[in-house]
Amino acid sequence: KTPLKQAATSNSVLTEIQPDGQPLTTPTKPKEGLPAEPWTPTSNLKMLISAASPEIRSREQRRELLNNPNEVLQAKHNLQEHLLGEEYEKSHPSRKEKSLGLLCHKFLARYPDYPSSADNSYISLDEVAEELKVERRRIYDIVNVLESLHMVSRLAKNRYAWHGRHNLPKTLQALKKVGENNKYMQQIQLIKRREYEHEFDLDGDSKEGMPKSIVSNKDSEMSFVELPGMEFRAASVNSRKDKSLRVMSQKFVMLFLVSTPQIVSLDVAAKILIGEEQLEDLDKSKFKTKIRRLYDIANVLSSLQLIKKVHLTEERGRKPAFKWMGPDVLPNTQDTKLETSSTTCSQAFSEYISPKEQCSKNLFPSRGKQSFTRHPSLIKLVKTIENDRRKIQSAPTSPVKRSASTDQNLSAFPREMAQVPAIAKHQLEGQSKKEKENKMKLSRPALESHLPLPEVAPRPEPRGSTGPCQPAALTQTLGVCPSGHTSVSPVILPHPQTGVSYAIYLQPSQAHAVTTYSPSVMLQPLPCANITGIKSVNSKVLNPITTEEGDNQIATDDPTKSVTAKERPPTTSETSPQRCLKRSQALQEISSIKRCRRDAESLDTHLTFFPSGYLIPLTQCSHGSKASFSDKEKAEVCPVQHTAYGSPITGVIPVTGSELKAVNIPAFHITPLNIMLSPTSIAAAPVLGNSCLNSSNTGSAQIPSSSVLNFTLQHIGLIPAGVQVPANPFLQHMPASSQAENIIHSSEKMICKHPESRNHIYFPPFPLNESNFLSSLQPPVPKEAQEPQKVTENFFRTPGGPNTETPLSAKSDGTAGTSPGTLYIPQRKLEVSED
DNA sequence: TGATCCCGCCAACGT
DNA sequence: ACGTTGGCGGGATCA
Repeated sequence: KTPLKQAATSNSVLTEIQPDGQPLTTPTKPKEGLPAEPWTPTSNLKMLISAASPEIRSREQRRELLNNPNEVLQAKHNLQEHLLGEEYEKSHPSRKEKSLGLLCHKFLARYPDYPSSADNSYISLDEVAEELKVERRRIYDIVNVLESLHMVSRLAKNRYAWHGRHNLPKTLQALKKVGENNKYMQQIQLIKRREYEHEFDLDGDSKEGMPKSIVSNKDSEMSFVELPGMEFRAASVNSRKDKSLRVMSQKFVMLFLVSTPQIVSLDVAAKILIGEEQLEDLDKSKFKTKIRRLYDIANVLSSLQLIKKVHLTEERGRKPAFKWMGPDVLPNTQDTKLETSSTTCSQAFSEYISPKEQCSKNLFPSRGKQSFTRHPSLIKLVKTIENDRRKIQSAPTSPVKRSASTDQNLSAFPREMAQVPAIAKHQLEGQSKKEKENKMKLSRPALESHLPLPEVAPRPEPRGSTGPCQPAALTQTLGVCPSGHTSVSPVILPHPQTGVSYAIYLQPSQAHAVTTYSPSVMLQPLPCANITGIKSVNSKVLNPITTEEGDNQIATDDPTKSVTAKERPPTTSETSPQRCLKRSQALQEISSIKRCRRDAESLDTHLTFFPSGYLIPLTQCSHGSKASFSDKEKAEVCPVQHTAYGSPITGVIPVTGSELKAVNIPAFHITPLNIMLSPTSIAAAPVLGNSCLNSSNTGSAQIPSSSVLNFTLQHIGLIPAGVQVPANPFLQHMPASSQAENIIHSSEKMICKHPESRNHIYFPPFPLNESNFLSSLQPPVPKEAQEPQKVTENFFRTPGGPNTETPLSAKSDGTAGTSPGTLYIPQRKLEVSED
């Protein structure tokens, strides 16, 4: 079969049954000579050029291109070069040229990342397929995952609306929440553990019953999780829900957002997605298929620069995996720095799905996991509504297609890129320009000087650079005590190393609650990221010395890092010290803790952590009322909409919010998605936004005040009125996001990108004052630059111990002295390497 | 080899 | 009945 294809590609007429007998490159319906296809100049050229060593050449070219941060102009410039390179490449229609990834790039290039509400970009599958010269089928693959991210939405048959990345933040937030609710983190852990066990003891996992129970729970949840909330919409579109690429895509993304080192290996993802990887009844073929799908998804996500391929090197060998490169998903805003445009767009977006969304939400209590999920009739109803809307919307716009394409020319970069011949993906990846471009649009004054670096935008960078800082993963620490998971009252655990203590809330009813979804929700309310981030901050603050050491060590440990740092803009160096929580430090203090934490996590999924000083008894949470929640909701939305004015607490709220939701209103109809996209909230946003703005501005010019915090908390019902919560690093930081627009935007971005805290929020040094606050905003080293090419993460390393030290390793005795009931993760060396 | 993943058959849908 | 979507997995490529 394939051979035939190739023949076709090679332009030979032998091709299959091409009715038309057209000398097409693709069996599809393309026609050559299409003016729109500069990058596929091709078949002819290919033919002409036989080929020497096209591949090599092309690659080299690619490299070059990659290296230099291509600018729009450059891209254009390159175009020509490419044509040549193209020719070469064409000679050998490498499979890569047809890769989904490349295709996706082309696809994305046609639309602006952040389309203004003005340009109504519509996507016509036919059109696109034709222009890109691919079968429609392929387009579906792309569109499907884009849909999962709400970057596009289906308007009607053959017709999609392009939303760009405007919704990304919200979507990601939603996904993260769902992911948390699904306890993906634990699941991942569990799977890993199992794999590990397998590695060593052939007899398999029967060891302790411990895992079993957890497993079962998870599984049960898993099976229902398929439609966390967002899927709803998608699912309704076509009932092939379950296995839908869309759903898979979302889940996949969730895994990243939830997992601590934001790295997910394919096999783990596949297992989780399959749901029941319970007994090793891993259907080989099923698994395989899943993996295949994941590749498809991964390709698209990679094109979106949300993830990037890496390899995990374990004892077992290399495992394909992907690392999250997208924006860190904070409970609140972030990334959506496009105030106005974003707002408008999001509104449009909400307009588009919200009705249905909301409707469905109301009809089906978000979680709807069990039984009733969505009754057909209801779905119908919802659908109807949606359809009506569609009709209304699509009708008038339909003819616009052309305009859209035309418009493309207008819109700077992206389009241009589109013109670029099939270039190496990598090069295209440089598309971060788009991001940059956008940034530019958003007047971002203040930090401009600092921000020149595009780090803001998730983007691949100079390959060669090695990250100075440790992978976020290592930084993560958490003082947790696995013991007594059933206690009801919070336990404050002093963190020996950092001196920071944590309050752990153990939910009483946990045990049985596991099965019930609502309770589970609160189990992992706090995203690791936050926790980590907090911790890091604290440690930094409290033990500046340690930090410094860390720095030094880092420098020492990783010469490359220092080098990289130099390469980086000056600004970087300044911040580097505080910014980087060193590996060494992390390793030591963390390892043990981490291990502990893991155990705790997997063991007792009901642990909730709060930084000390910010204890929130569950009981109090429980009095959150629907009303209050809605407020909260608004609050949450606010920041998103108005990037600039997030309420300081936003960061916190979401967490608590979910808890509240979970605790008080099990069947609460507000699902994560709802929260973020619901029209109501959005509508309210503006208003709230103002208030937020006022409060933050008023409260403290630049620095968030605890009063604001308190206010919010009270408002939300987290704390009773009158009670004052002292400002603490965590909260205090959050406000940062609500700083002056520009500053904030930049800072947030930076924060998000902070290499060390990639997976967490980057908290500026504790004693926050205006001056240091600002300094803390300094742009972190470009993510890429910092990211080590090869990182060895010893997740389970014991304090100070070398990789070899394996106290907990099950290797030796299978059980590794783990007490029954304790879920342990064997130590193992993980190496993350880029491709 | 194993990792990737293109390709396109064909079923589930929509109209 | 036909066109649109999109599971699925064989088997070619790539590394």
